[in-house]
Amino acid sequence: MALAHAIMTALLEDERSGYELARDFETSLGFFWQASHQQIYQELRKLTERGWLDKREVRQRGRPNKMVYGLTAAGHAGLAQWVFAKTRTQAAKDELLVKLYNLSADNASHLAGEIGERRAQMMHLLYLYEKIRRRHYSAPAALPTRHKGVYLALTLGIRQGEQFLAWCDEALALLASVAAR
Amino acid sequence: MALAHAIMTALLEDERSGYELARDFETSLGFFWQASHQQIYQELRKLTERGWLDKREVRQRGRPNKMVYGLTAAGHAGLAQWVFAKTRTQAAKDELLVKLYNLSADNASHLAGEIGERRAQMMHLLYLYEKIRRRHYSAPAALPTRHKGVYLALTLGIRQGEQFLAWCDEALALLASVAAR
DNA sequence: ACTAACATGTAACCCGTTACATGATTAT
DNA sequence: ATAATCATGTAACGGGTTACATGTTAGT
Repeated sequence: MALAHAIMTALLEDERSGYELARDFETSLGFFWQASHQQIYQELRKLTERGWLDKREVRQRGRPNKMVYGLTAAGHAGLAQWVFAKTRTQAAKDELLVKLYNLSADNASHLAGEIGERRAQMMHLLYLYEKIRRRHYSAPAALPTRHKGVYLALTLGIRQGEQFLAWCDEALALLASVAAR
Repeated sequence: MALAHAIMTALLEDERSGYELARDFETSLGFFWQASHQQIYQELRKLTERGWLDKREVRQRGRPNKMVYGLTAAGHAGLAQWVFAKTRTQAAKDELLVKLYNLSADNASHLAGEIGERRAQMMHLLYLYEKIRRRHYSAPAALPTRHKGVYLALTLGIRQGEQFLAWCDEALALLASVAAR
């Protein structure tokens, strides 16, 4: 049931189309919750049927028309209530760590390659995080309450990301010493 | 396809029954990959049919007999090959962070409560990690290669966990300042 | 003509979760 | 008796992924 509420969260400030939501789920909120456009369109239909969203067509010039969705009063209420529901603890699953349990001289350089890739991806992500932090969250104490929550999420992302980079370096050093040449 | 390989990874050193595997997936390998007994029994059947595992019955006194599963040569080979396959990047999904995007004076103390719970869970997990590290990984340089991989996974778990604790404290401080009284 | 970005959907499949089910043995 | 631990399964459901599908407009 979390996808529905993630979508509504994304609609808290502006109304948006399915296409725009799909794009948002690749950044911003998407740092902490991902969804494909196939999921999103399905969920938008369900949420509209349930009366939590309403939609209207927006005519555009120079591109196809779009349907934009916004929260109804019922949607706002449902979202606010959801925050108070008990959160199921998140499962940390990572295939790469399972692979590390199979470390051998043979596969060490392959695993180092994969960790190197992850490291590069994380560098890119941290760059995006930092850009957002500098632009929108440079004075956290002055933020409106809701944005302080976003700031906290962002802070966790940055800290965990930096920690991950440091771990990658340690792992790469150890793997280099283990690899067959 | 990761569950199958996680199970085989758990069988690398000893053969085990479904029940024992289910228990293991609550600790050790289970720190990085979880599975319920329902999943495990299904997967054991499939893996046996595929010829990657074989099973034999072990008669026990004082408790029900059990079926123990072990890797076949084909299973070993399949597992070794899997390590070289490209790992799909892991999605970080956390409902609690999405909830933080909905922070308000009303829900701040509830969210603080949930973060406090997470903090306590992580403390417990770190305690388990540390116990294992002290017992089995106090001299990482002397470990056999495969265990060095396990050590790396454990190290990541510990570092991320400690980082998470620090973040919880920061978050709790901010939430306290926001909460309505 | 072709590519890229905009825009929206359906269908099949796989995997994980929840619920349901059964039965042995030991300890209280 | 009854609870706890050991031990093994089936079935239904729901959510996420992959594949399939279509159509517009702008730019090269």
